[in-house]
Amino acid sequence: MKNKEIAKLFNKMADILEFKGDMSFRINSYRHAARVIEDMSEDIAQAAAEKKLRDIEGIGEGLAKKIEEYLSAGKMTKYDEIRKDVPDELVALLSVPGLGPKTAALVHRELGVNSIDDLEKTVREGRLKKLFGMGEKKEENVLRGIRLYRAAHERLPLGVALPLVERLVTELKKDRNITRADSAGSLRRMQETIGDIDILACGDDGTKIIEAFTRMPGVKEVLASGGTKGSVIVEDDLQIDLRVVDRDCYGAALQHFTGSKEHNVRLREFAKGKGYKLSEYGIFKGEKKVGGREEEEMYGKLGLAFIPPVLRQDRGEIEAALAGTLPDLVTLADIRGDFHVHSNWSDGASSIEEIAAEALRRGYAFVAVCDHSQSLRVGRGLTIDAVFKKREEIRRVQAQYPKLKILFGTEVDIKGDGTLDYPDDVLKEFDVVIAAIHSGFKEDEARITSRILSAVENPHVDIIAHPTGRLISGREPYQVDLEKVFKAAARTGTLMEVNAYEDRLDLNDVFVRRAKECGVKFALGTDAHHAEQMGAMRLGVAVAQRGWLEKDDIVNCRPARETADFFAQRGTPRGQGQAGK
DNA sequence: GCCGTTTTCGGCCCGACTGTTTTCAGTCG
Repeated sequence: MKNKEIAKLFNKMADILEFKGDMSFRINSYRHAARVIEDMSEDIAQAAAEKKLRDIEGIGEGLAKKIEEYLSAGKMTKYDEIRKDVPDELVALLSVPGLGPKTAALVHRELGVNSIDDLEKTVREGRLKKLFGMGEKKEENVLRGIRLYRAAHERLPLGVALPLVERLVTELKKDRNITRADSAGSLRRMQETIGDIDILACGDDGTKIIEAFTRMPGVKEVLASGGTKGSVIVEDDLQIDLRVVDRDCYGAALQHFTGSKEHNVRLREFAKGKGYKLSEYGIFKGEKKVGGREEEEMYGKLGLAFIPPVLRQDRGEIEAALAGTLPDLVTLADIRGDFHVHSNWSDGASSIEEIAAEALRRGYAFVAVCDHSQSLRVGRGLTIDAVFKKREEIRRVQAQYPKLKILFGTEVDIKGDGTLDYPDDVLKEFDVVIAAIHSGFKEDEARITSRILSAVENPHVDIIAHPTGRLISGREPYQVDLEKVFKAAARTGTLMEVNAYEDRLDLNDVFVRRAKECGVKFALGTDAHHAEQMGAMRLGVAVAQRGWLEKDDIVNCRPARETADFFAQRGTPRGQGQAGK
């Protein structure tokens, strides 16, 4: 699939055009198209072959021609043309916070600055402030920008940011001056990684609230502290912004600062078409404010159903809200069990008993203990002998936990040749079989796709675990034609996993949604290697929500008995013991 | 660049902050 390549190219072209001071609307078109292309799971070459490029929102005649050229000739004339006199290092200047295209072009033109290193040297030599419109403050800003840029500014995984911010908000709410406080931004949208953290509060004395905020434990540096906005740096160079707003526009501000930016732009366009104006202060008809105290009004006054933050991604949610076809999203409370937990029989840290206790504590009706298979030495995979000893242990623990169904499972390795790591007559003994790739990540797309397809086609396999293999902290997904996998899985009834482990979140939201469109059902699993990590389920639920999933799409939401029947029908026998919820 | 019950031209979200300006451009979210 060339989607990613083309999206990257369009983004780069936008950067170059921006540097050149081209029209902002043209630049936006490139960026918008890049995002749409990256989000779509269909192969763009397929769309091109069917002459359907123009049907894609955001792609018109011009971009369609460029895409076609790239697909057939492997290059884009326009790209080659514009990049000629703008080397990559120059474009990188735009990544320095506080330095926009105008300033970047100015320093390049007037001072011959060609890279970030050049820029720093120029500022330190006092040459920047001599330019028209530049001053000492600007110097400071640029130097700070360079520092921030070099700090790599890594995004935090949701699983790390979430508890941190929850603690912070709880702490803030203890302040008697604060009447309401919520996290906003990408965290409220439960995006898989978080950049800056935005917190919104309301109360009587903004200055006091902000002062208290800047004095909170863990604050390393105070960037700003005023009457409405405070900004601090805490550990890990994480920036946290607190905004204090009036109660009367709290809803509008919450909507505004929750984003996403793309969602807000689209919503404001929609509002404008209906004669309204939206801002962080409220919703206005002419000069008259008609709402904004509660967030619901920002949608309700426009005739839209309330759009949950997780859906605010400009992926059709406004249209759905208008048509009344928003999904009735799954919630954590709907989840009755965890399909993917490792015990100390393989590479997990917790005993089966500890896992069972944790499952009960979470109010679950079932838990599947799935350990690695024999070939996976690094995961201390179980030999066939060990598999059956483990079953004895599960039976023993099951007897002590009559209210919980403990499923006897495995995460069986899909080997390099596409066969599974246990023979069928062993696989049929499990209650739940999860199949996964743990080796040969670098193989080509055809090879990996066929390995996964052969697992999908195996009647003993119930779930495909972490279908892309990506790690958020840095491992690229392996090359797999998910479209083929989804279609096969829809036909065979094989479930796709939403792996809730904080570094995986695999499938991700975009693929989840596409799989659902293909008719696939899902299983959520935390991939916990310690009983405590079963708490990651809420991350999996967030991904499911962002992928528009409802209760019926997810097997975890069925009663334990129904779940057992479901797997029994799939060629794996029902396990032992009784349970129900 | 895209797009169209405001269609083939002329729009394209909205506001705050900053620094430098003597009325506003640039940048950000």
